[in-house]
Amino acid sequence: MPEKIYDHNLIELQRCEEWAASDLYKAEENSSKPKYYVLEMLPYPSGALHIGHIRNYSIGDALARYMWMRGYNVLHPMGWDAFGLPAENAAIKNQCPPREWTLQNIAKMKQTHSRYAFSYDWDREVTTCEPDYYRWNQWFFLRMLEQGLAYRKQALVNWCSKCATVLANEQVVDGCCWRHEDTPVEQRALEQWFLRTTAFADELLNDISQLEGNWPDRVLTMQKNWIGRSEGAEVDFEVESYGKVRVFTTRIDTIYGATVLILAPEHEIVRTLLGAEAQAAAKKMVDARAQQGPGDVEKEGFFTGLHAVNPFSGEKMQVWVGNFVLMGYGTGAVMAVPAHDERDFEFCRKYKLPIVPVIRPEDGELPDAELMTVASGEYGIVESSAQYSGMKSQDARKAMTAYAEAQGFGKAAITYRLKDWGVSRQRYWGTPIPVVHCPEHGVVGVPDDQLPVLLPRQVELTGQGRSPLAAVPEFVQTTCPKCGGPAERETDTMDTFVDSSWYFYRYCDAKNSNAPFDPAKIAYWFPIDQYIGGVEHAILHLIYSRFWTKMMKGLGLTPNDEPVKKLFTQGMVIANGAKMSKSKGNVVGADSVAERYGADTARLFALFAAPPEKDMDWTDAGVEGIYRFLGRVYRFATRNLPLSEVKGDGSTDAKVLRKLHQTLKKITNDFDTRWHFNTSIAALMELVNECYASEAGLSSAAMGQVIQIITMMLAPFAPYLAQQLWEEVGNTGPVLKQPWPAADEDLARENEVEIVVQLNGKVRARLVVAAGISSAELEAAALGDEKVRELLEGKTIVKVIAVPGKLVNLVVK
RNA sequence: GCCCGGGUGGCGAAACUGGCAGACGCAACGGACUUAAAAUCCGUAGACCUUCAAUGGUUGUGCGGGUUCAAGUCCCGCCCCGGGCACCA
Repeated sequence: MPEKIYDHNLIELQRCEEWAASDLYKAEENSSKPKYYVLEMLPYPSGALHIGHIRNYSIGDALARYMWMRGYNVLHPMGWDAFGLPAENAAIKNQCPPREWTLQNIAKMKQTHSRYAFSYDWDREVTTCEPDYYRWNQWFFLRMLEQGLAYRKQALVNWCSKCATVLANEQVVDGCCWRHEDTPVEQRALEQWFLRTTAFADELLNDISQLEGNWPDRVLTMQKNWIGRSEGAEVDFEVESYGKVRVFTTRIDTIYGATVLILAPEHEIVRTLLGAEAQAAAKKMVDARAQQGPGDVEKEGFFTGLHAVNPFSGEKMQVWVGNFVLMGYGTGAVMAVPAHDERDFEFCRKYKLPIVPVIRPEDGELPDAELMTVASGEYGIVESSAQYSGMKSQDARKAMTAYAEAQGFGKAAITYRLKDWGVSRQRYWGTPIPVVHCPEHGVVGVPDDQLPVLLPRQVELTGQGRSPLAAVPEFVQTTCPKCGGPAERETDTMDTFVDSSWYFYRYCDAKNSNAPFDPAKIAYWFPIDQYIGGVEHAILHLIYSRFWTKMMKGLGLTPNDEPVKKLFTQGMVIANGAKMSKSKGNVVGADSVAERYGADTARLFALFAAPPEKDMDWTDAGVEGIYRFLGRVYRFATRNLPLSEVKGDGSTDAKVLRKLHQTLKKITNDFDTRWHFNTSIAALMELVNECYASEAGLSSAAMGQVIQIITMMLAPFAPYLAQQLWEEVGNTGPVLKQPWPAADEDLARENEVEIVVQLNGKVRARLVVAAGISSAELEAAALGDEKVRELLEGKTIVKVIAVPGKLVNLVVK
């Protein structure tokens, strides 16, 4: 029974081919087993997997394999988020058509996937850039169009005057075009498509309660903030020679302190009522906002020359335009209450506009406008406010809102920070929006039976001009589905977040050519039991996905409110101390690691180096350590096979089996509760260390049990080695389909425990006692111990704390 | 500015419910094997002090207080690092 040297190529390469050709990982339809849907976020096919991907997939794969062994019908699919800008950019650079570039990348990455033996059911693969997928994007879009959930409106886009094209947000670098660093982007208004996410704002917010406990709190908090519901009132201010201007405020109780009406630079009044000079100034503000990144921006504004009337006080107030007033929130106009709002205060002080305090603290005086250095935003008692004076803020809010409503110049209102989802992209590599513009009938949806609207293959991509599709006459020129007359196709394509908003439904029925999926299949597989991905998708992808599910529920396609039952967000991978990035050139590729150390080592290290939710540092030395560990396991097993040749006298059986079953208990618990696989693997290492130390005394029977259970415990983490050992022992078939072993409590039980004896909290002695004795017995044992008696000489015991299994603390004087 | 995380040896980390701080791994050092090296196996190891030595002692989880028989863990006040949001009226 000579030991065998661990050679990852020998163990992995052939098996990799076998598994790729097998149907080992197929999910069953119509199974009697309980289902488990585990999902990792689908990658963008950039061309190569790196260790960040490997970490993500190793977590999901370990879980999938564990659940298989627990007897579940596991659905574990994978696909490609294949539309998007990089393909288009690559095309412009290398003259390679986006589709070709993308499919080549997918082929390469799929090969790496199979090298790593991730347990995906590739029969369900989804590639979002293929017509059999994106036609359903179009189908959904048409449903939303019918329901008024998809609509068009004017919206601003980033525009580079040199490229004469629309830029995506990620193509804007420091406020300038990514290809013309000296050319600041401008904002241009274009007619664009939107999805009415705000129609579900309340549901998206309220249903967060269904996710609590199963999604990370910080993700839920981020989503709540993103939705940003706030309650207040809308109030009309009469503006001379214009009419009513509506504002939204959460502090109607301060309205007697409103001294200025401030409009967003995009406000209608600016366009319709003001002169060229004012319009130019407003335009400058809009462009400046696009160019400035986040950070403190100096407040700017100008007087419009117009005046408004405060509907409560009847006071005349100036109307200004301010760069800090957002058109996209509320009504695009605010009543400025400088005494009680920090931003208004800053603005009014800068432009020497009046400041009128109207709220005093419950136990204080009304602040003096002359002496104020900061606004006070607190609630308090309303003063200088006619009949409302003396009321508490909260009561005044109600009373004033009611009055405004009764008088017909206002009402209670709720505003969200969440905006409708702009899905138009003036890009080529995305799903064509399936509508036609007819001179007669306006916007007409393409009939379902004409889907998909195919993305033309032959398109010249220059990065210049309007949407690339607009330059393809065969695409643009069509007929109106209603009247048959000449018409033009929409040339915008969809945001790629559309693709990823529902791809996980398609996995359940990936080949359906009559519908996006069969609702019966969804009803079986959904919700996703465990979704795993990067926290960077905490907001957009996960809100859009939730929105999509709610929209689908409205269509009767799914019974669920929420698509994802449990969410896990894993940490980033740092490579040898530095954040991995292409520009730094320190991206650790999955292929090279597999070649050098094998997939098992890479996977195990990805799980060992840190708990999965935290950032981890990938170090070459650390990987070596894992490789050594796998070698230790393999050598130990092989030199003790066949078991018939193991001649140990059994003297260490109890000790090793105790450790074995304790380890099994721990790992089972880690899977079922906290996923700290780093400690699971550390426990396996401890076990193997114990095996080495006690090897000679192990009987053949115990050895068999040890090797068998170690093999099973390794199976979710290191599938190649586990299968190899499984077969070396003499078993056949996949270890993956073996039942997960149950820990034997009797064998795991410690019969003796070491107890520390403390004097005033300091460890002074140790004693070994039988496990499970009561605290009274423990106390007696400690006081009876010779060393303890020595230590106690001349001292008085004040108090004794005895904690069974842990310690005895003697408080002495 | 606001909201989350986090700060433990030379390094990655562990300590799950307040109960022996540093499991496990990396790097380091010592030994065995070897002609030698690699590989492998065994061992040492927070810091400081004391002892020929076994050992014994002090100190130690970002800083300062507090609660407790007992604090990395709980409470109060700060400092630093990372992430998210950022004029949301």
